[in-house]
Amino acid sequence: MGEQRRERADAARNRRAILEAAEELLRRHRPDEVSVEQVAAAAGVGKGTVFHRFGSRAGLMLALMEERAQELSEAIAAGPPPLGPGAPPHERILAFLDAMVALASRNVGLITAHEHAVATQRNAAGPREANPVYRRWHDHVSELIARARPDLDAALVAHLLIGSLHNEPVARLLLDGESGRLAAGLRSLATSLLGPGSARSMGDQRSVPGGRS
Amino acid sequence: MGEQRRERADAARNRRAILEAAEELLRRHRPDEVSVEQVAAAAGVGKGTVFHRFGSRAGLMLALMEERAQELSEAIAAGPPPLGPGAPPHERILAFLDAMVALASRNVGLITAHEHAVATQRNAAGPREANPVYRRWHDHVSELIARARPDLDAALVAHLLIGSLHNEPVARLLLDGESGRLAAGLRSLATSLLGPGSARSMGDQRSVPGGRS
DNA sequence: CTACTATATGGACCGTTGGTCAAGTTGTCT
DNA sequence: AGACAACTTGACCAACGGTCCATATAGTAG
Repeated sequence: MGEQRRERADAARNRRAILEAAEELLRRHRPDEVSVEQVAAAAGVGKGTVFHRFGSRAGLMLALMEERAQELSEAIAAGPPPLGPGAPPHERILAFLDAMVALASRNVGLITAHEHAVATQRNAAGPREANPVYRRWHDHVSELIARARPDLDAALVAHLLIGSLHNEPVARLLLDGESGRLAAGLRSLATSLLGPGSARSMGDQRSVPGGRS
Repeated sequence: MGEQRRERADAARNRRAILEAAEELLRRHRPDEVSVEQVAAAAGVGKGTVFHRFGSRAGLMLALMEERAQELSEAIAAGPPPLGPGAPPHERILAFLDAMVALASRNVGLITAHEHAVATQRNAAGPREANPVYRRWHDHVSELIARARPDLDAALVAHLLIGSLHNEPVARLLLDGESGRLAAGLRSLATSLLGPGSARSMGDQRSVPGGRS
């Protein structure tokens, strides 16, 4: 399964232009007010091109999410502890949650927009697990939970923790720059759940790459 | 309680017809495949009437939600313990979460549809707190948490707990009849958080108006 | 440079949806 | 009955995501 036909130079250029235009618009306007046509216009291409490149509105948002999440994905897969392998599960979970919140707080609009796009899809409902980013995160947290607390329903709890980002009231918190509250709240939950072990009930969150917004 | 002749008799009749038609359609089809026009047709009224009565698609869904949630609202406000006042906070929270899950599992489509409706609104984003049902539940849980664990960010944690219903992967669980998993998961979270006190790990969810689906 | 082709492009076009409205209908009150 | 406000209705509108294909262009082989 070698590499096939490459993308033409102009195509690649347009892809970047579209991605950047979308990012920019998403930063300025409410997520559901950013139409594909607007993105196309802002990128200086035709609407058809956007669909050509990304398949659908949801596809566009997904591409954007993957781009923004790549760093974190790599960090948890093969980065230095406690985010990466090596640290005990509790610490990795806490580190991940902090990093996740930090990342999310810089991309609330994007997350919401993707949500909206998937929900609006005429097609069969796209399960959130179809989102590779979500899937990766969920697998990660799920496995860590399973190791730390085999008695819990790890998959479900992972959904509960990560799903907080898809919560409208929580999203508004992030939008208001109160990401610290969410981080702290999740930490409370996680430390409570993981039982005694690394049970600082509340407090520092140092050693997390990617600062606040 | 002599109600004013605020609403004409035929209007009231139509309101009920619309509500019932919507409920029925929502039970049969995917939430985003139920258009206002379909509801109108099924109710035997014109599309305009629906908007007259409920203002918007979101308004219709909201009305439906309030109707479905009324029993529970009353139960927590003035029903018998542990759901109603009288029991210690931990128990009331656990009871409420169970009841909430039970109710939600019978109305997944409705919740999703409302979500979708609000998201699709051309209007300014309707914050979820604009939903009286959500607001009431949140206030309830929030206050109980604050009393049981004053050190926590009660408002946030309440959002986290209740928000689980607006989680697509969780919703699918409910749809698949696995509401027990969600109930158990939430119970784990809650009992962990509330500390030692009332640690019924699993069991009955009696005293909840309206059985399972 | 030319010819050729796979790929890319753009914008008119489509179907659907939530929402509006002016004109006609009907309950209700006196 | 008469009057009036509440109600009903379906044609109509704007906007959106998505499709299509005639046209343009990058890349390449000769």
